Amino acid sequence: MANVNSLADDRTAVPAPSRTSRAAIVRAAAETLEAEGLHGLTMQSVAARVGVRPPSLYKHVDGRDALVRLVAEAAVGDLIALLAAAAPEDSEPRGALHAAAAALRTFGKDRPGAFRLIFSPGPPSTRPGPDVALLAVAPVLRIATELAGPDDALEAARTITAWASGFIAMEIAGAFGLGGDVDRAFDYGTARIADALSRR
Amino acid sequence: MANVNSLADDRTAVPAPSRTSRAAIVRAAAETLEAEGLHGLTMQSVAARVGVRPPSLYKHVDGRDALVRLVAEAAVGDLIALLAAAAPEDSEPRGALHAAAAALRTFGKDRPGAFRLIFSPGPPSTRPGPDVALLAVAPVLRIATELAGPDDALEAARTITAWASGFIAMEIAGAFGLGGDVDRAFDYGTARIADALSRR
DNA sequence: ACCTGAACACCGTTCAAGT
DNA sequence: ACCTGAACACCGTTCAAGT
Repeated sequence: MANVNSLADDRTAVPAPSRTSRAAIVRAAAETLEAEGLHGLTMQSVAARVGVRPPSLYKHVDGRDALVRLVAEAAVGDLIALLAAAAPEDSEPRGALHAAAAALRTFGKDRPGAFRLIFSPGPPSTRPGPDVALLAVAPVLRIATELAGPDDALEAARTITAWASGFIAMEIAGAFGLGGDVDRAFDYGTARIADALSRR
Repeated sequence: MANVNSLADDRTAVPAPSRTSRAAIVRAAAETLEAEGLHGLTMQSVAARVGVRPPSLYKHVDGRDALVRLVAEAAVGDLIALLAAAAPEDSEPRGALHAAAAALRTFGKDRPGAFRLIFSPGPPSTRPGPDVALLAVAPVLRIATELAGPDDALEAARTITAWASGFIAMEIAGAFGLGGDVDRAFDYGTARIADALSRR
């Protein structure tokens, strides 16, 4: 039978259900980032990947910069989990430093786009909030405190982070083009940094 | 009197003289980079700065990526000069390390856009040629050789470069937001790195 | 409540036409 | 030999109209 209250139905039409979601969009953007680079991470490519038209994305995210920021924050979250797993609270600091550095390096090689988003960020509107970034520092700060003592903990943590992020950024960028064993240079650096920071 | 060979003049019309030059374009692009960021470095903004229309730029440079690369190469050239001046061939290595690190840091703070172009490069088409990048390493390699000895020179040089570039990249990015004395952390890192690499 | 086509501003790049 | 306007493809974003 014909619907007797089609007018009412039209007025109270069931709102169109989402054909995508913020989580799916962020995931698609992260994949596009690694596949095409930050330059190729466009609203159009992401929209095509999740199966909607570009304007629809604006119902879920505030725009491209905001989307890049969400991708960066998700990546920091993943990195925090990796570092926490590699360097548990009660682990011996020298071994923990080695494990955390190796975990960061693996992350950088697996997801160079995400690594760059975290350590070579663009305009402020695309950067993770400071609260998110702070959490990632916790394991390094613990290691630095045990190695260098509380008075130098902050400086030591910054030395570790600067060296590791700088090394991996160079490796990703292909700055180690000519010769040498990159693995050996990384191990050498880890050992020297650990020596240098250890309370004497 | 009327020119009797105006036809010939038209045929052999003096070619339009350049209203700009590659050097002026690269300079304008470098200024735009620092003033507006890499995102704001557009063919339109550069053209306006040198006083021509955007298509005219293509008579002097191959396109935006090529222009970015020229800016990067010019910046590397400037940096090489700064490092060479800060750490002369015959200087004592520990002092030279301190001076070179300080020079790099000053460069990064003065020209963050150029610094990022060198140490956090984008697509290959925008990167300085490897030959240019190699020259910048020379003073660091000399210092590393004297500190760590020839066998570990390459690894030591990579440790120095990774730490310094990572530290300054973080500082430029504002990653040292919360507390602590950044100058002290830099001095601490310099001293610890020098200790760690010194032949024992 | 979300999706869409159309539209606008902006950018990189090409090209025929000017001088 | 260089400069220009016009044009094209592409991108981010807005908005009225659909369901």
